[in-house]
Amino acid sequence: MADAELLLADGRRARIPAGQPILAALQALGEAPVETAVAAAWNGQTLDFMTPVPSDASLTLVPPDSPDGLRVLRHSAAHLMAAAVQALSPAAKFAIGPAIEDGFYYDMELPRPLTPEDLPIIEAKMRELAAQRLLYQRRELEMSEALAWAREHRQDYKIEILETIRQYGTSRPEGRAPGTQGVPESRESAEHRALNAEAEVEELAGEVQVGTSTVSFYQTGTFTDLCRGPHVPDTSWLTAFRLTHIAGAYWRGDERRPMLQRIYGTAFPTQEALDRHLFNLEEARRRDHRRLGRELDLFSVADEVGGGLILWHPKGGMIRTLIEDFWRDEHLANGYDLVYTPHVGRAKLWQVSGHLEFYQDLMYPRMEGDGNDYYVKPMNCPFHIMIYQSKVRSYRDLPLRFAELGTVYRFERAGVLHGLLRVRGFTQDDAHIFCTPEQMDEEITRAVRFSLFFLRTFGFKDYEVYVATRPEKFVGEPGDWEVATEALKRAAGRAGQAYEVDAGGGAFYGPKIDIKVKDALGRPWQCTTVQFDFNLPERFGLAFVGEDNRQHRPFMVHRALLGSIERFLGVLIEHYGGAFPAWLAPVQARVLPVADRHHAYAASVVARLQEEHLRGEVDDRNEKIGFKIREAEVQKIPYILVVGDRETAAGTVSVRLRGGQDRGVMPLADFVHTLATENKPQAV
RNA sequence: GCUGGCGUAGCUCAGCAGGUAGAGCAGCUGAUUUGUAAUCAGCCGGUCGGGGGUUCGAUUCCCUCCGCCAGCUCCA
Repeated sequence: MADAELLLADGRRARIPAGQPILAALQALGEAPVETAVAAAWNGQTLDFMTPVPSDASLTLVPPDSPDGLRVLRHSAAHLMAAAVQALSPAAKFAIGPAIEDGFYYDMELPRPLTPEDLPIIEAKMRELAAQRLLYQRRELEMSEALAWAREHRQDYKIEILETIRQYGTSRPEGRAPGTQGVPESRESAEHRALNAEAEVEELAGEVQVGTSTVSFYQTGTFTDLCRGPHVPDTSWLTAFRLTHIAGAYWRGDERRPMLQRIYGTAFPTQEALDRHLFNLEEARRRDHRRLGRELDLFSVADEVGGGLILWHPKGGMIRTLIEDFWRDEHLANGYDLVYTPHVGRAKLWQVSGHLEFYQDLMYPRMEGDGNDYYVKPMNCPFHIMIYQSKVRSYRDLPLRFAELGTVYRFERAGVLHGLLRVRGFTQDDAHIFCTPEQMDEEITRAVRFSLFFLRTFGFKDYEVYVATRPEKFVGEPGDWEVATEALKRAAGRAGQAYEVDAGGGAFYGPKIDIKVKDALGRPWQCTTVQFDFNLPERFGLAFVGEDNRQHRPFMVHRALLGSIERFLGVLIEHYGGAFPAWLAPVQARVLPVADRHHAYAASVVARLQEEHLRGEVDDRNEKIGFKIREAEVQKIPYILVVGDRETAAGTVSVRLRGGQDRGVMPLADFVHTLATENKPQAV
């Protein structure tokens, strides 16, 4: 047999004989695979180390900390966990257990519900099994044998998976449901779909090749699982793992099917990497906007008011005001008209818009008065359309850009509410652009650029941009879709952004571009969405009079840049960890008098700040200076001004920055100047 | 909405075999007049999420509702 070529981790190339396991070949070369690689790659395929070296192949190594390497580790860890669960609970029925971003999970049906106390027990069993160096032994079975195995072991879910593979080849058919129009408050829906589909492909695929009917199994000790692989050679390769939490999950993500128990865990190549990850999780908890919202007295939610309905406290209200003032200024400077619309509208409006037909589940229930039915608005668009329709529009009027910080209400299911990030009442920084087909291209480009300008100003440097294209069910002309989709792609390109195409991920009424920002911890959050709408102009019969004196249908674009102000603030709180830059800090400077006799001077310092429209306050409590400093630090106030005898006498302040840096003593006027300079939005 | 977990003072929690509740922080009062991340003392504060049941007796056991949390589903 012909040799294969292997590219080693250090860049050297080696010839290895075909036929023997890849691992053996590596060991013969004196390589230490655990540290440098966990699998091999050939032709874009990841191969187990136990796979025989293919002849005439050119192999590379898959490092343990690469995306593919981590997948191998985590998928193997998922099997190890399942093996541990099976050892502890032999009646367990296993569903799927894929590697996911940051870890893995396994869904299973167990005789009794798991509790958090079970996790350390399962983890201990995993360590015990890992120490036994159990092999991950692969074998191929005919479909009929595989089914016989699954039936014999009463693995009902595996039976179903095998049946699916037999029927469809690998994955389940994937469909998208139509809905209605408007600016969504959406978050990662495409991602979830993709994740689920991917997870299932990963697990389902006993890798049925066209024209064959075998599926692969992996056996680890006494645990056998239908699985495509690849895996590490044996359990001793898994050194750093941790089970993190448990949750319910519907079988195949279908709420009509049984709820399984899901155990989440994660695995890393090294203990240090695992520790770092766990530390990051801890950091994320420290930055949780719900926690910071209470600690910094920004907002609250009250049972008496209702879930998902936010009460903004003075400090949170201050931040919000600053954001909204900035937003309004910039919109006026960028050719938008500000409009205001009501919170409720008559049923007829929502019939015409189609919301009552497609969106009613998410609307607050009907209100009745004066013989008419009214609904609280879940979207602003119908109102903006009514403004458009308040008179005859000429091509000379276009483009029209109606912008509103419009508060909408959506009756989200109770279980989805989450702090500020998923609420029932929220304020969209909404705008609707009505333009001619010729203007559309430039309008989209402007909107995308405008959005990036906002995001940068609020400190976000990294984005993910998605262009979502026409789904199977759609309204409008395919030609219009084509033109609009191209405009979106061009706009992304012109803004200097790399983007991904979410094929078929558009709304039924038009294609869209979504921008997600990445926060300080690299987590993505959907904010901006720019969507074409080929539905509402039709439903409302929108028109403008063209140069030819004939009626034409305008293009309509929905766009929200920050998304929802509530969500954006939630993201912002976590992004800054509550330590807002000076221009956004609700309190920019806290003045700390050393003793009672300095109170008058401290008050005069605050008064001076207020004259300059800067935000200061005095801590005149009867406490020692160390205590007051600690409190100001905990409140994450950017500037701490200590004033004692010396400062009072000289008209100065002793400036301490948030975090402890000492700026020394300076004349009050100098400090005012410094802070005033900083008190402006600045793009990063 | 579904599965699981959890609801004890404003916050963080203890109270782990049923005998009507404790701590720290916060708040209030007093002493102290303080120089860069917690001064000391006293006091106030809870019908133990709501309702029902078992029991001589329930924060503790059971049922039910409400809310929160982790996920799932959803998020046009």
